[in-house]
Amino acid sequence: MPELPEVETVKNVLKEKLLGEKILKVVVKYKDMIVNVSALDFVDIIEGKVIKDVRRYGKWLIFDFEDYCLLSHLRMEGKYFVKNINCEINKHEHILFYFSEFLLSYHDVRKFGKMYLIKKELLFKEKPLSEIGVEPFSKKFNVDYLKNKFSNKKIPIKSAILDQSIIAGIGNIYANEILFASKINPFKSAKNLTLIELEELINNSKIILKKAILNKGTTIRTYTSSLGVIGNYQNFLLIHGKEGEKCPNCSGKIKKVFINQRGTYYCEKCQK
DNA sequence: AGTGCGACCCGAACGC
DNA sequence: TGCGTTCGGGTCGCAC
Repeated sequence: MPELPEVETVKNVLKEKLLGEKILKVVVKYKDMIVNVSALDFVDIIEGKVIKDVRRYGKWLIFDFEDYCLLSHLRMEGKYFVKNINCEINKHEHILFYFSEFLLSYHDVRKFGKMYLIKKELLFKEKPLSEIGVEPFSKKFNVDYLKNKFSNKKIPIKSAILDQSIIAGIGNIYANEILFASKINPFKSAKNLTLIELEELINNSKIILKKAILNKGTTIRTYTSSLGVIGNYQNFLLIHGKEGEKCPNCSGKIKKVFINQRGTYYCEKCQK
């Protein structure tokens, strides 16, 4: 699922469901999913703890306990499901959290997702969150910030806005959409963007991500969505996944190329 | 220090 | 129908 709007949606539903609930039992079926502690410690630390809050930072989900934070990254296909305790578990469900009345299961076909357990006071001082840049809705996400961050970046702007250490939460779909809305060529070197272009980039990021959140994110490629929430923003995509179709702006043909092995959709005429 | 590319995984879609 | 190949909403680690 996961870029900022999809993770925000998952966070909202999880928060509603989990706030104040106690985790009675944890089962780890795929140990490599947990990065910074052993599966044994993971289970030991979490069992018996109450969920105090559920938050999002960039594409990271944060489950707050009294003393620790559980960080969860969905990567490409991670999903959460709330199920009955006696429900059958399939082979793609890798971590199970049992509550008194229900089961929260982490499902990930490609096993790309990662979890960390971090002491609360170190949340933003340790990896992974110590490496993450500003949130697009933060006041810190401004022209000066980007100008500074991009000053030594010769890489294509498409790659630069996917760099999580610069901006938190933008992924491939929204990168394509934001650059199209901003009329910026995805190949243009990040350091060469004009002030006007940086301003456009910032404004369109906020507009597009906000609208995507209102629509509960984008659901493509996968049929089952996290927690049964079907996003609707795929109906508003203007450029992503539209190779060969007409540009909604100039009616030219939409091109698909690869930049750093990621599918990149753009209109040559509108994005010079 | 910045950059590019393979690796991590798996299933669906596609091509022959 | 069957088999091999390619692709993907993400990030890390390694080599230059």
